[in-house]
Amino acid sequence: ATQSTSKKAKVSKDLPESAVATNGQPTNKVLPVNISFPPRIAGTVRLSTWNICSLASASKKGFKFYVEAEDPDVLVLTETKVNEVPVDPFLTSRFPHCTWAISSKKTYSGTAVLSKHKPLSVDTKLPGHPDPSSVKGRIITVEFSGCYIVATYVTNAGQGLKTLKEKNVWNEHFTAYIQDLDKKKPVIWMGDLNVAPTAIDLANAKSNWNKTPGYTKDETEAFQNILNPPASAAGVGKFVDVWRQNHPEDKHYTYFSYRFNCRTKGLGWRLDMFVVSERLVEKVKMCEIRSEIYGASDHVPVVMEIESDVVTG
Amino acid sequence: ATQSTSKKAKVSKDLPESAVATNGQPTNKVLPVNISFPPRIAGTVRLSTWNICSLASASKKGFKFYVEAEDPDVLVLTETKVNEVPVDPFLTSRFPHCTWAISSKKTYSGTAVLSKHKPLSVDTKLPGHPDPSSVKGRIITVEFSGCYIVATYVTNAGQGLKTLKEKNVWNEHFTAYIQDLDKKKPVIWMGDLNVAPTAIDLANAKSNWNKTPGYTKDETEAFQNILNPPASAAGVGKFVDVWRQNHPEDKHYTYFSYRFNCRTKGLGWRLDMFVVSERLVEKVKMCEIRSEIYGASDHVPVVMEIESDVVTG
DNA sequence: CGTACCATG
DNA sequence: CATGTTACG
Repeated sequence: ATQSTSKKAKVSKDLPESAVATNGQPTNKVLPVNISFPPRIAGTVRLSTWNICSLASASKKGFKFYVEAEDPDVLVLTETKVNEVPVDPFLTSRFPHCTWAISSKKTYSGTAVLSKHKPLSVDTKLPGHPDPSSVKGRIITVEFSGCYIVATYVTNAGQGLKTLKEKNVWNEHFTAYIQDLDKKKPVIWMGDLNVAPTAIDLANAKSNWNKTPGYTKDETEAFQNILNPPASAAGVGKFVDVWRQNHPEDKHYTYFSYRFNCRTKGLGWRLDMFVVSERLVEKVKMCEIRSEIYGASDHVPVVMEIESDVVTG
Repeated sequence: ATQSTSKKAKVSKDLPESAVATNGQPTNKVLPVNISFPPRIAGTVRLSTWNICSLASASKKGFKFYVEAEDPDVLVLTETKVNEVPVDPFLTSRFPHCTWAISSKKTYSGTAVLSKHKPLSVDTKLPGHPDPSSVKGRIITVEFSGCYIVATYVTNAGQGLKTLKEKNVWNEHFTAYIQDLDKKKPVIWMGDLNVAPTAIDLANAKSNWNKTPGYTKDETEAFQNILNPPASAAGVGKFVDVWRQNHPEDKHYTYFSYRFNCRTKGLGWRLDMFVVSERLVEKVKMCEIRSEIYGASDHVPVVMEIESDVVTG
């Protein structure tokens, strides 16, 4: 029986108490230390994307155990909420090539691309967007010899859809941007895309349709227009939602709201994805949702393995 | 080992876990259930004042165990932080005559007088004050046949003494007010007076002098002017700081900041007091600081017993 | 440090 | 519900 009513969680940075004390079941609050995944398929690089809902918070809840176990070649983090480039040697030694996009609002948004391989170029802007400051911290493009990786933390449409118009502006310019890149090199778009593409990508499609941010007509149509551009858009490449193509009927989600016990009830959304230029699809060897990694964040990571030459040339 | 990193303290409203589990030592976090005090002296009423630093919070940490053990006839609460009159039957059944002064700022300040005896009149204003809204929630005057009880939660002078001028305005009008009342009936001024009257009323007098709110020249002089009005103030009655008169050299405090482990280090302030019209002093039978009641708040209660007829006529 | 709030998701 | 502000003491 504790004698304290303090609100501070007493979780060690290195060894979360409940991760050590785990009985083998996921705690849903802190990641266990003993995670393991199959080794990567020969000849591939492994990419992972994870919305971590504050790096500071996730770090206290087992963030590093996932990273160690997954050991991705490229790790995209969204909603980092960092205000400056972190100096954590755990990250910098593992990923020599780090790019942190940081919002102008304090502890808000934030995207990172952490890579073992050196990119040819890095960019954190969205060309043509009328309000660059609103884009800050939401997009990073890294160029490799065989592809562009575009990492995004896409705007949330907001309570009462009050920022849906702003999101539509993002979608308009982002669509043009990714289509433009695709004309130069194949593109891997990954991150928190903040849209459930179709009814099977969220638990309560009917009740949320056109009401809840992430599943409105505007957002889903914008997404479909990237996958399958309208006939009017001549010469524009198609894209593929990799996990969905590999798992046509599965209902696995990447996000469970902390509210209403959504995780326990299975009320989730698939918002975190890999969307790749159609001509890359044949090179994808694996794509999975890491459902067991719930606890350090309200999102779980998604991982994809693709032939090495796409990244390393 | 807990599996949760939730910040919500899991303390039952009725039986705080650590209060039940106590080993006999004060927990400094939650009050034990088994508190007891000597019965009141025959022929007296018992008055208690307690800054509870949010009634909602204190209620989760054993507030009622103190009230039950002390069983005061009049209980003054300061810094209640309530936004509306509480409907708690524990309070209303014990104290049929409740007055709640509530601030205009949400969950800020707040004073209450809870009484077993019916007052002849009740007032929550400070006459003549130029900014009545800043006074809201800081003062209650209840009239009994033999006295006025004035309960106050006096303004804090603020970090960097930024609200000292405002406090001086309060002190100017409050002094005139209490002196005026004293001409009609003797006065019991009680509450969080938010001043350490002299060097022995705080742990680090030297380092705090004229820097820290509560121990500046302006505040201490204003307080002394109430105890002993200057010769120029003809016909104005004197007042007595009861606890200090009864304990001329004791260093007991009523407030220990939550910061810097002040309670453990004994770094406290005596800010909560009974100050009575000089002609009432002979009727005071007891006045004590309840040092053992640390935990539900960063202040402890102060209690005084006075001949019943002062209140009940 | 602890109790509140508000914004965001 | 959880992560961050901010104000206040």
